[in-house]
Amino acid sequence: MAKLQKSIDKRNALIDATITLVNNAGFHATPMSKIAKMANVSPATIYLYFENKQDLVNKTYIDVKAQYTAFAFKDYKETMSVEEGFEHIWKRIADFKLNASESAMFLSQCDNTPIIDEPSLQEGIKHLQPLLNLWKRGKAEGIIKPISDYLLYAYAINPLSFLMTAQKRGTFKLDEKQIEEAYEAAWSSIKK
Amino acid sequence: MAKLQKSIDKRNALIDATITLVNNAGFHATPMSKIAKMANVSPATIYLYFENKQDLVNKTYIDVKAQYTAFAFKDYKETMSVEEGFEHIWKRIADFKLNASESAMFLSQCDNTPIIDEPSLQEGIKHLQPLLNLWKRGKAEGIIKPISDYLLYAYAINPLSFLMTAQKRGTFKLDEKQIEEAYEAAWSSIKK
DNA sequence: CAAATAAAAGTGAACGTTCATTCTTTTTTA
DNA sequence: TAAAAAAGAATGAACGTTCACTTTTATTTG
Repeated sequence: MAKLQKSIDKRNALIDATITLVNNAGFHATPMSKIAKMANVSPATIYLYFENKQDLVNKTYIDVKAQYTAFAFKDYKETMSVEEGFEHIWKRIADFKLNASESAMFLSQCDNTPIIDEPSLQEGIKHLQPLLNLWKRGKAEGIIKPISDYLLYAYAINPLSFLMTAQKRGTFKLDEKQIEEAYEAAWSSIKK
Repeated sequence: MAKLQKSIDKRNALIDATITLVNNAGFHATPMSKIAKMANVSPATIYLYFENKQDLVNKTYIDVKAQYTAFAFKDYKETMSVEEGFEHIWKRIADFKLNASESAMFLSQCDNTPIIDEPSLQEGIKHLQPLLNLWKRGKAEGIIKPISDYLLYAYAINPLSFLMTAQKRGTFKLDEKQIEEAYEAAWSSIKK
């Protein structure tokens, strides 16, 4: 009785193709046949790895989101001070959004459209916990404004998505100095 | 004579239906037949008002964007002080995003996906000029940080889109007090 | 250890459906 | 009553998915 030995490479190729093509044309304008072609695979093969098109995009979303948060919290230690921890996480997120921009664009598209189903969106949110914990500590220490986590996220983190999109469109380029300015703006909007 | 015989009501009904259905399912998952049905019109009639599906969504985008900026700058006067003018515009935008949320969600979807073609996106940007002028004045007077307009927009305005999306998803509700907190965060991120 | 066999993975073509758009006919308007 | 507007049915292309089959990989047997 042979153990399932489907190649992880093929799955990854399918996920990568999905990200690229969905970024360029949107989910519903991306046919399975094109995804298959870009991944060097037969259309039928996709159905060995995923239930259907919706499942493919859900799984892609969850995969990318996990990569994103793993990157964001790498080397972060709960022993860091609030300010130090925030700067660390913020700069990792900035790095991800501005350099892994294919992934970041895909997430942005998913978060602003109805292509991902609700359970998968929920699944993707879980991973942000360390940041919420940091903010809780910051509020307790009187360093961070005692306001809703949604507000903190909207001002401290979300602007990076906008900047990433603008940069991706080619309308402007974020340099080192501007990243510092952005960090400064982020911190001053949430610090007490 | 001939041109203006077509009813503006029907055009509006089509645009409204497009907004609602695209919000719920995304552009490519919204058939013309459904748009027609919701607007109480035959599918063929759509083609009397718009060239094709792409044209319909482009025109809808431009229409909604114009409504949005008209709302945002209503009662704003260039004679207002920088701080007063900013607060006025910011609160009008907040009002629009949180109350005309069908329109705002539609814009957010368009700004984060490839459904609108580039010329129509450019067309939509034009209308923001009064805000850029205000910021220019603010920088000259040393009241606003001397940073790129993209950064100012990212921190002062864009967070409202995130909050609108979260509210629309039903995960939380922005009340009066939180709007004040949000304004406070917006202003402190851009003031010098 | 081969040869034989079984199971899994992979494929290309085909199916049924859906959709944007057009064509033909009817209704409205001036 | 003629021209414009609207309708509904028709059309052809495209798509997601499945099916019947082949190739590859693993397991058993002599």
